[in-house]
Amino acid sequence: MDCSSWINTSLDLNINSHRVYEDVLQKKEVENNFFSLGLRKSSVKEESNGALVEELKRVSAENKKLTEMLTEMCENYNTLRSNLTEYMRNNPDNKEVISTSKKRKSESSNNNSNPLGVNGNSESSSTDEETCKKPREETIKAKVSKVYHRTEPSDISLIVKDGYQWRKYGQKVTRDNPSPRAYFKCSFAPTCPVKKKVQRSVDDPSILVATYEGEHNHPISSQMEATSGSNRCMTTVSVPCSAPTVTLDWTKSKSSCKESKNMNPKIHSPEVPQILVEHMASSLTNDPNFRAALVAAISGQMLPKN
DNA sequence: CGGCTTTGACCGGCGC
DNA sequence: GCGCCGGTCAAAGCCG
Repeated sequence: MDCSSWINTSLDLNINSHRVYEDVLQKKEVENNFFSLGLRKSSVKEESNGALVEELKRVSAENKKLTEMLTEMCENYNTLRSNLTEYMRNNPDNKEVISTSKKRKSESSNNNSNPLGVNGNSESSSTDEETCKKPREETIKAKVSKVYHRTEPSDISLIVKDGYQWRKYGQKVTRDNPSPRAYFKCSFAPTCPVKKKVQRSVDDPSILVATYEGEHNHPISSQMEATSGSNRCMTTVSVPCSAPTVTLDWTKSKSSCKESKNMNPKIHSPEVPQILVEHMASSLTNDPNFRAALVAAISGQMLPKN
């Protein structure tokens, strides 16, 4: 995975595009010169050329903005990555398998040390201390992942649409969070072992934190439902059991690049496994659709609209 | 009537 | 051993 590769590609694209338009501009200038030398240009042609030049200037400015955006994105990525690297250096042994039975202990200790407690991080993040103390490999091998749903503040339901069919089997108010936690089992397939816990974030009640345990042994029941939540923005961070939980608040990502420095990715847990970020970046980098969309977006900004 | 939700009871792990 | 706590069970109620 190499962020710079696609960034470079994009930049190359920009540069090339610049060149294309500069070529066009030069041709026009040559053409103008030719006309000015030999023939009298018509005023109509002058106007259209002037308009083209203006358009070129505008497009160049937009292109410059896009370039800056890309640069800033890359900078943000590098910052995140350096933080990760630093974290990984400080916490080299962070591959421990968590145990649900140790959760409580972890939570109570985390509540003291990390009053933020957003999204119940304490559930999936284990302190270095405890991971060193009590490794229990045989406990939960099931994949644990978290999904963050941004909901309307008025939406008090604990329903997270993820495309699967769930049956609620319990609800509990936990100690560290005044909002109740709902327990779901996958009811699409009787043999599906997946469980889900849904609870509102302590810090931001508009965010639903869904914790998935296990993996579905059946196809998604409704792919459409997964993306149909109009008022919800879902971010999935698939965490291999013990990895610290990350919240990437993409709901703000559509904002301008100026905001992107303030915009998160909101990392509720200060530590993010590098491999996770790399995986995410790799997914984007290798996704031809993403590239195509990026190229389309850039070229759509640059090409003159008819 | 079947499936789902609600909710109090129960169970087991953990700390003291 | 006891109390606390999270997780689960299961009866009752609701709804289409």
